[in-house]
Amino acid sequence: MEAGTVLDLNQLRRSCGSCALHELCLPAGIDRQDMERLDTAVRDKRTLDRGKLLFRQGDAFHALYVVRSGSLKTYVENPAGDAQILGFSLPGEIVGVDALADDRHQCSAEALERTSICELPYSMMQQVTRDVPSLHRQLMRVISREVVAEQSHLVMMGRQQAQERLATFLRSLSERYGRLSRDTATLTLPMSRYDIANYLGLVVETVSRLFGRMEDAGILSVNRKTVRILRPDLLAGLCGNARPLPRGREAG
Amino acid sequence: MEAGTVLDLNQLRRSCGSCALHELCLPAGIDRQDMERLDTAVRDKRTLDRGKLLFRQGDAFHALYVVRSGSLKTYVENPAGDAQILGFSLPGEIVGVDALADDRHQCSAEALERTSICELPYSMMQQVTRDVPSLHRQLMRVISREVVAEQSHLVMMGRQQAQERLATFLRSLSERYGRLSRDTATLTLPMSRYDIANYLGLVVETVSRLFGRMEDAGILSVNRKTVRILRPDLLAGLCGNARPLPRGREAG
DNA sequence: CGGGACATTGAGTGGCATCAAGGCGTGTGG
DNA sequence: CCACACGCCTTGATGCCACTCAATGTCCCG
Repeated sequence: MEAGTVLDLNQLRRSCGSCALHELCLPAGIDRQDMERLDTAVRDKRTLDRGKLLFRQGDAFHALYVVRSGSLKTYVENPAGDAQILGFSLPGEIVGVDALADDRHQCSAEALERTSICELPYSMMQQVTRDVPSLHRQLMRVISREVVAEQSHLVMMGRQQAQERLATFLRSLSERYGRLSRDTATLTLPMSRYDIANYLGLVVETVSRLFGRMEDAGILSVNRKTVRILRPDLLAGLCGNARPLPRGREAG
Repeated sequence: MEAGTVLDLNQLRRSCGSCALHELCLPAGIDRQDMERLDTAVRDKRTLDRGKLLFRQGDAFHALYVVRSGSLKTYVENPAGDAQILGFSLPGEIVGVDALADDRHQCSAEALERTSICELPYSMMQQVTRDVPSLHRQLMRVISREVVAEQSHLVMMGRQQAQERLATFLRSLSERYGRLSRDTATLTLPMSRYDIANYLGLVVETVSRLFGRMEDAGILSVNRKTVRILRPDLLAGLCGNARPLPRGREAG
């Protein structure tokens, strides 16, 4: 249960060393002494209800954030008012690095469900990275990983067809679930079909149809928020330049 | 002339303090003392001929680079062999930050013309960022800017039509030319139509047709590599959700 | 002057968006 | 507990934008 997970995490001491996720957000190169100094810099965590904003595009930069439980979407809005979702953030993943460029958030971050957040205030960050060289290196690593993730998103948007995009999205999500020691075959999607479509540069009808076709092909079993990956091998095949799956039901 | 520009730069002392571009690649927060320490870390610059690679996807990370003159394209290749161009790098812009994530380049960088490069070796970088806190902050700023640039690219790929993409691309290029104190109305495109199309997630024929329509509409004058922006106001209008320009010649 | 890469132009097609209608699940109030 | 409404999702029909295929034009370089 979701509430159970949140409670467990709440019971953890408020400390990076004892955080179940510290290997995710700080994978390497931090020794015990450095860890203690980081602990003192991380502020009380916050909890956001579904739909609540962690920060808004244009806000002054105050802190970097790490998701502890739950999930976020980050998106930019253009003057005309429509949005592009840049990514979804799962536990252990960092949010807010776009604001380091000019001390102002370039995107908004919204909770997709009840979500718990770690906060590393800016002022503390400066001091910590000065005192703890290994953390500095680690932080650059994490930010660079952000760059690489966006590059993959770009490749998807630029070169892949709708079917490949959805397959790639599901595979990526499954892989990230694996890193969280969750079942990689049973995805519980915290985001709506509209969000998925937007993230993939498609419309919701297209996503819905593609789910249907993948189900007909025996690759997935789809039920609302729950997607079961029945044939990971076939799903992987759809990420390349495979032929589109047939449209009509019972056509295979 | 291009050759002249390169020669002028070659004659500069090999020092960040005297580099005409240091305000671009190191915009703020570096005092004289720090600058001198940085100087000693920046290795002799390299020169690449058109088509030569600065680094290749998968290469071990050795250094970050800044373009001094000329230009680069960065791109990723998928197993199937086709590429997605991630961006074009003009003088003063940094290249290679994607490799900080796991010490291996995630994309390739290729010279679009004869190009001169500054090199900040990895070993030096570690030492310098340790000794020079302001440079550390500055480096994070530059990397974050990379993140923001990719976000804009993503918005373009996800939500904009072909015509808006090309208009946005030309405006962005014009703005960057301005920062280099070049004429913002006369763009000399170092990249091919294929490269532009690929970057925008289109095919070359579409780009060619769009150039034609914008010329017919009196917005541009296009001659091979030379694009003159005659009506910046109308070009800006095309970046939003404007109606497509008419197809036939003499239709306005 | 000829070859080849790059660029333009035209005709036809297809994938995805758009428009429209209906199903399903959830929450709310009576 | 049920009725209702609303949001989310699915499914179908149609149209259009950009891709594909093909041919010609243009520049550059040997």
